[in-house]
Amino acid sequence: MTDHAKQTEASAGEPIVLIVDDDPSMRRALTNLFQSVGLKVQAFSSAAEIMEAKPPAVPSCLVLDIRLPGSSGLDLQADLAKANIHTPIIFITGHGDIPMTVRAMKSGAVDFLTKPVRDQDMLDAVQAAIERDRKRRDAEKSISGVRSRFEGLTARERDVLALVASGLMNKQVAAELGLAEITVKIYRGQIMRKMGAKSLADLVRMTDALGIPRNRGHLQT
Amino acid sequence: MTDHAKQTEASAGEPIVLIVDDDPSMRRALTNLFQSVGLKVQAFSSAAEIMEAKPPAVPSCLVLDIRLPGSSGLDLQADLAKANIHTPIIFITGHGDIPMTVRAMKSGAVDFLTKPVRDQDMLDAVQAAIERDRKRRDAEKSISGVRSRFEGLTARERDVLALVASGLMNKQVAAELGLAEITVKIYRGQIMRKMGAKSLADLVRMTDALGIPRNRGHLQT
DNA sequence: CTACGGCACAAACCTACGTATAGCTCGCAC
DNA sequence: GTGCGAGCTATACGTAGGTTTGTGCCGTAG
Repeated sequence: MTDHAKQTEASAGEPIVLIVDDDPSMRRALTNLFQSVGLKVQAFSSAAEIMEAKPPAVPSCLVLDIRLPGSSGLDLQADLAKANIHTPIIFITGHGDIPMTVRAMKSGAVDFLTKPVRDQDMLDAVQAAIERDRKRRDAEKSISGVRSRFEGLTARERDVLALVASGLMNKQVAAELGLAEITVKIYRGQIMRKMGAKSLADLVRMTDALGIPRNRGHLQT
Repeated sequence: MTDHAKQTEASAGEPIVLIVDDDPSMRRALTNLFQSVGLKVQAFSSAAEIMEAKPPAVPSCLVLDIRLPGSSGLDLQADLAKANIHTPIIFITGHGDIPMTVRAMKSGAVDFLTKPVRDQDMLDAVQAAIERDRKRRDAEKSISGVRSRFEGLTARERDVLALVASGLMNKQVAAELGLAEITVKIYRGQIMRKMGAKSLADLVRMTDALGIPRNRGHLQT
């Protein structure tokens, strides 16, 4: 098996590190550091610049100076969150303070390093961040297929799905929706086919992954 | 309905704030602050002292000076984690640094406040921490019943449960375990009774909550 | 020894599930 | 209008799920 095959089967190859720093010498130093361990790098000099770029399609992380021209690193973090971009962020700072650190960590930063940054610390942080992003992407991918199949269901099929996944019997679903039992059975079969579920257990897990509310069926104490 | 009834129905009443600080005046000030908003308080002067006390049975949080006699606050945090005590921790510090902050937050601290601490900041942090603990306790409680019922299953019943929850048909389970189909059916019925599951959907969710590995049945892309 | 619980199976029986075939109405697009 | 898909139902048939009753083996606790 080739390296390429191994990568696509996991979660798309060639991780990339995105750097945002207004100091050219810092950008160069970081770029060299990451390239020395075989990581791809893309460097930006401002928050605005990276917001215009399209989000990467491979596992990646952001290395971000907290003090940036214009908006601060924390603002960029908030903007990315609002844009639904969840690339893990590693902050570096020359003279940050504790409240700033707390805010960044609470907002999901993976690390917060102080200058001068030890090379090994940075590489460890990037390693962890990319691994986290890879996991997030894998999870995202595994439900995106389910979600798109769910979109392909008709309104009635979704009604039936919700009740069936709640653990109701066909006849109960029928009563709930004012249908004949046979109708429910037929929809149920269509649902299984459209969703690609090979068993009821599959279907239940899909609905849970999609966050579909349950009408009945609880885990009681 | 009485207040008491309302509390027990949610997740046990009267939250409590645990304070660990070697400075008596600080303990007094924090105690007064929390009591002024109607919170129960218990104060300790050292890490060793609180480790001997039994963990509280109500939603609670820890307010912890990072510099303590003997072990540091971070050590106490690690010890509590090792002892499987997940009470949320709020650190306060007079002269902490950023690496210390990062380490504490990475280990799950909910906040990290610098002296002098603004009363409102402290109250907000405690409020959030207690809310988090309440949620954790609710989640814990909801699976503890399931877990104890699972303990009551025989070895064979657990084998069958794992395969049934994977979505296998009775005959497939039987083949997998080298049993007759009728035997699987009987175990299956016993499992449903013992686990208190009213439907297969229930059972699937219970096994997922318990983290029981699946032999077959995946959400494919 | 005896009692008990876990494990395993069988016959009989009933209910629930699932599909195929066929037919109906309604609304919408061409 | 004609065709199409969604929605709904019916008859019929086969398979899967589930319980009851009864049998037997084994190991262990009393």
